[in-house]
Amino acid sequence: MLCKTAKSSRTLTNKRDIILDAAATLFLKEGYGAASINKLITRIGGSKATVYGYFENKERLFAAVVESIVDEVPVFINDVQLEDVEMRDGLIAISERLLEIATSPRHLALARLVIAEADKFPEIGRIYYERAPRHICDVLTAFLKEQTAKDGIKIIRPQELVESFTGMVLHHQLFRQFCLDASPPSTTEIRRLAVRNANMLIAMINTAPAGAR
Amino acid sequence: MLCKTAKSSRTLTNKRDIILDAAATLFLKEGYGAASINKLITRIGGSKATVYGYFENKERLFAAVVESIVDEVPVFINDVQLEDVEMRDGLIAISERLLEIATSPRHLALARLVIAEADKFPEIGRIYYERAPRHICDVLTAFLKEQTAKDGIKIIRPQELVESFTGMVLHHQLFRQFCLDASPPSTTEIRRLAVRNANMLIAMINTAPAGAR
DNA sequence: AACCGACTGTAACAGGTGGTACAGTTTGGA
DNA sequence: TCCAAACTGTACCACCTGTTACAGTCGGTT
Repeated sequence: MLCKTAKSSRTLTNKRDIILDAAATLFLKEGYGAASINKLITRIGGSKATVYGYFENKERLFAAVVESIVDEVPVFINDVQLEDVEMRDGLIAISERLLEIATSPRHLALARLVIAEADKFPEIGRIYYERAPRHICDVLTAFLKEQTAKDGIKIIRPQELVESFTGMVLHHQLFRQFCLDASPPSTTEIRRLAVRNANMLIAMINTAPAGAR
Repeated sequence: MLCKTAKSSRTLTNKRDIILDAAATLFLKEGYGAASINKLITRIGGSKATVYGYFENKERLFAAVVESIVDEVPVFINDVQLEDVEMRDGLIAISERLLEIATSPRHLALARLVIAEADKFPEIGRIYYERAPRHICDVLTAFLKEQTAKDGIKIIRPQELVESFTGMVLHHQLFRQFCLDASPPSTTEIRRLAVRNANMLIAMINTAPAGAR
């Protein structure tokens, strides 16, 4: 299950976490520029001085927020069960997870935020890239290599293949949500998309014309 | 060829166009929030009153800018030659164009801008979606239907297939540029990617397991 | 010469920004 | 009971925002 916040399951007591949590909500909703420290403290009460006691800058606070959210991704991806699993089922399972997290309002808003600000804060772009898309591709690549090795198939440029795969799973769905404020796909729709895309990838691997594997 | 601005080939004389052009540069570079009318007029000289004579709002100016840039997309896509062309060559040609425009700094910055602001200005998101990704998918779908009809192949859900295709062509490349400020691919790299992806699509169509065509 | 429309420069408006300073209050532990 | 640390409220700083108003200045057409 995807929960709204990493820590929303129990009430936050630590002041730093309260600030971080509220700042996350605010930044995700309004973007970096429009979110202000004043708005932040009117939401949680207390004073600016407290905020600046924990975070030296608006920028640092922002970085801490992004990092805390993006860290949910590897956690969520890593606990998908991949042992003693057929290739097709594994691909489906990973695709489902990928779709679920990437299309969730929270992580969609994070992507929006990172894309918008990565040119001003390169650090944030790097952290996001490595822990979200890169990490997912690495997991997929490892799984794919392991599975194809069983059958004695060797894929050329497996990493590139996997990048194409995640693109075909996510790309248009994300743009529809970004641009049209479309709803995230339902669980059954996610299932359908995952199966479809897994089938297509397998078709590509088995056919393998020039350069495809 | 991709030129930097729609009108940069000849010097702009019309004041409205000068404002629009400078505003485009400014918004693309700084984003909606950080771009200000003051910055705009210090770049082009003149006075705020002139700007507000042509555009009633910052928001309207922004919309006009986005619309003027996004309109370059269909123009650029539509003039790819698709008559008396093999399927593979057609797919390659379209993919090349798609990659060229979508990864160009100008249109990458536009995408960044639209993604960042679409939730605050839904109109802009809609216009972008229809004239860029939607239009490209429509062109591709039409071409694919026409080509497969020749061979008596019937693709199920061709639109969805095409959306997957554009995703596999673009997605990861765009995220690399968004997050890591990576350079756009070179012409030869674009060629390689286009060929590879066209081959993969054809492989998918020819294999066609459950749901793939 | 007279006129007009397009343009400019400057100033003002109310309101918001990130960030700091400081005096005062609450809290929890010894 | 005392103390220190954490927190709060308020006021302040310099600066920037979008937007309007207004008086003035050009270039070109009748």
